[in-house]
Amino acid sequence: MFQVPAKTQYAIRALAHIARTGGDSAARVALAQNISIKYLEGILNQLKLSGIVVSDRGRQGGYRLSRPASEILMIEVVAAMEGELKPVECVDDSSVCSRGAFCMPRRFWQGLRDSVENYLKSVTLDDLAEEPTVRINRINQSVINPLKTVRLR
Amino acid sequence: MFQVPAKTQYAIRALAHIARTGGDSAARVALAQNISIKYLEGILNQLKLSGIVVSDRGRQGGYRLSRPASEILMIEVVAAMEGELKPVECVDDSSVCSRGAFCMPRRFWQGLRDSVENYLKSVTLDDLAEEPTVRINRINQSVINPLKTVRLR
DNA sequence: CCATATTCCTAGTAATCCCATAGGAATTTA
DNA sequence: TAAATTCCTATGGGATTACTAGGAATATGG
Ligand code: FES
Ligand code: FES
Repeated sequence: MFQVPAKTQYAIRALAHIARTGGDSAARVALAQNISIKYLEGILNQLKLSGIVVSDRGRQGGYRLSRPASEILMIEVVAAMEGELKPVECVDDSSVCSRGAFCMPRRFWQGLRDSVENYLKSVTLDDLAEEPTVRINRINQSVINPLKTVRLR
Repeated sequence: MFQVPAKTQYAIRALAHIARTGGDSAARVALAQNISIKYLEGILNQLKLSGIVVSDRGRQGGYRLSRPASEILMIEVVAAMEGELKPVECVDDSSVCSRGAFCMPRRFWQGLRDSVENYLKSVTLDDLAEEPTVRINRINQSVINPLKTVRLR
């Protein structure tokens, strides 16, 4: 379960690169991140349609973030690539199952979805674009967001 | 992301049924849960090889839980069907990426895996086999386990 | 104005995975 | 001994995934 599609991994790596560099062309992102150029073009276009990046065509063109990286939640990125988080078909539709609204398996899946959703809402692109840090979690956020760390200096 | 395979859903529904009935044949589980009989046979066999259920062959045979439902964690069930939780290949192997041990995307995936893992460790088969309840989460467990509820009477 | 760099659009494709189906051998019990 | 059951292996169709290919549209530097 939870084998994340290459497409989504590429999207995230590409965005982290764009956030770090402040904007780049598909070709250069692909080269730096070791991703197929043509495939990545489609991915970046999808991210653009979802309003996560903006693009400039022609010479000197490329992709930039539409907003500060700290305002882009990872759940938006995932949603842009794969749509809503829906582990099972019935998760928001009690009419599917004979056990109806009180079906326990359905609650189980809802809980799983909520876990994932909360995590993805707790991380921003900014977190991913950071330079390497030593991993010392702040106490209050260690459970919800394991990426909050203390910078080395 | 996180589209859970039908196989895993079937396994969980089947186990919930077996837990409630105290044991049943593949054919009867399949009928009750609206699952293809032959397909379910293979699934139950897999659960047996993982030590989650035990089986009796021949007439009056069928499948029973190997332990009390309260001791069977949902993560065991998922692992039995799909193996280890590994959202991306590099999640436990820092040699993959050029950024090495400090790769931020990798930390991101580790955090995701931990979220899912903690959730799946917090729910037992017993929770799923319960009769329908009104959903009033206990304060202390509401985040980690949304399935803990107060029974109606 | 034109060569070049870029995004954007559409189509195809090989490989893989998923969900099931089929047939029957082995085993147990009424 | 017949029926009910698990257990084993093989196969296939459909969907999805991860690319590949070709080129049209657009912008810019020289
Ligand atoms: S509503 Fe999905 S299993 Fe009951
Ligand atoms: S280790 Fe997987 S993206 Fe860096």
